[in-house]
Amino acid sequence: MSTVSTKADDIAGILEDEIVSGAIPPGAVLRQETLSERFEVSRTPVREALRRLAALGLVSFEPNRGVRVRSISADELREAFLVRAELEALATEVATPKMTPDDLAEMDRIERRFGELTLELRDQARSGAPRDAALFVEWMQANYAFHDVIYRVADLPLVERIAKGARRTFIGDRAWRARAELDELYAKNDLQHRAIREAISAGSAQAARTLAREHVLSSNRLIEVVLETLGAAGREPGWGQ
Amino acid sequence: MSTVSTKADDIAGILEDEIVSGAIPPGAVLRQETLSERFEVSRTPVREALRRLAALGLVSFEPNRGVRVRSISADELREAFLVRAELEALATEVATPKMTPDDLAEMDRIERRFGELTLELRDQARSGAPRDAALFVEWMQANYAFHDVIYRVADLPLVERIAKGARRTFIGDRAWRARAELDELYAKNDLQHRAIREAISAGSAQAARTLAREHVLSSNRLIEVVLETLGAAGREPGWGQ
DNA sequence: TCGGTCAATTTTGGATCCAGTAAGAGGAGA
DNA sequence: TCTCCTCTTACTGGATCCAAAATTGACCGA
Repeated sequence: MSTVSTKADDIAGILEDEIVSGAIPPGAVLRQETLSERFEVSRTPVREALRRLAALGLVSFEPNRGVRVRSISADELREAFLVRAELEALATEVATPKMTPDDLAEMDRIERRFGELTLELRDQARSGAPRDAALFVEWMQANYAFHDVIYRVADLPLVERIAKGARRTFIGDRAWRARAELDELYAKNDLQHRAIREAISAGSAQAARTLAREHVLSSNRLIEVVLETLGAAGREPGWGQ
Repeated sequence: MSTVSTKADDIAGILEDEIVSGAIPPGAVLRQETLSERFEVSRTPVREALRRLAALGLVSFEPNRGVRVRSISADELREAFLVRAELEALATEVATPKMTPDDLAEMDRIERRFGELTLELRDQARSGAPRDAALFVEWMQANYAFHDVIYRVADLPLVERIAKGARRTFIGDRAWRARAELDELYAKNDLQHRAIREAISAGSAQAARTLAREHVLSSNRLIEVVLETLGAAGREPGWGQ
């Protein structure tokens, strides 16, 4: 397996991660020259990488002006949740009859870890301690890991790609960390995961489907919280920056 | 409204159309030099265009070897149908309460035209005459137009973009035209359109949703027919061509 | 005849160079 | 002081040039 890759691909991958994680904030202007210096390449591969990001919808091109990291509107965020809900429901339905005992065991393992992290987060929040970013990231990863098992078993690469693309519109964890009232959601998430797992275990594809859909849609309240923080921080620097 | 655009964007758009329509067949190798001669530009914008097509999943890059138009596998085609079914269902559900009398009138108009074209196609097929490509294309466009009304009213740009992306995996109309036994589907399509329209008209979002989903999924038989023809024609030229 | 090695050719990936456009600074006139 | 105009500057889009990788094909030996 040759691990050949072009610089354009490498750069696109790195920038993609940074945009998704929020390290590069929405609205930021990406200068070709700056990037080429940073990655120590010429502007050519940088531009190709930017084209890819544009096709993925992460940045927008303004001819002769530059590229800017797309900021997400309230409507887009809501829509991304809708798409994820439908596709996760589909993936869960398809995955249910294909689950092996090993898969279920893996889900249990991840769920157990997820439950622990959830408790830790709640305790922290209740004690009024400042939120631990590393802990939060770990919690988030465990959350995604749970869903990733389903995607893997469902074996629907297109669905997986689209759903994960919609996932990224969270714009990192900045918004998540912003408000204390999200804590309730931790417990809810945990309970929903268990319900999904049980439905899968029972072999009820339709129930699992419905639960998965509701699981994503129930983030409605979360969406509104996220939107508040986005609204507060959502000013865009002009082109001349 | 300045219609500024970069050559890379223009080229990407043209190539996209040609790949989607099947004018450039799956498996074809795209040479940068050839394309740059054809569009009378240097290889730079060509490469940027190819990067975009790669991000859209239309072509695949092999480092230091070139790009090739991705051919669709049986699994991918099936999956694309699944995705379309879920997202069209969602769009239909969302659109139902937003439909104005004008929108419904437009659906009726399109449906009427679609019904006429359906009859023409059936008559042609029964008379044993060779299939009329232009007529078929028109029928196809009317079919899409019906769904496009729903997308427009639903006002979910992300859903629309993804669903239309999945739509394109049909690889043009070549496969559709291949088999006479598709004729039944014409009538079925027509009936399903009417049912969806009536459910929307009655304001039953859930019924409309279910009908839209089944409408797409019922193409299952079609999928199999398409797969046969793809299987027969699905040989890939090697790199050295 | 078949398989393997090595040079020639093709083609890609990346760097550099040039032209055109947009933003911004500064000056002239009202 | 405000507005308009011009000139400068910075940056993008595209063209050309160069190096590296892959394919081709000839040559050689078994």
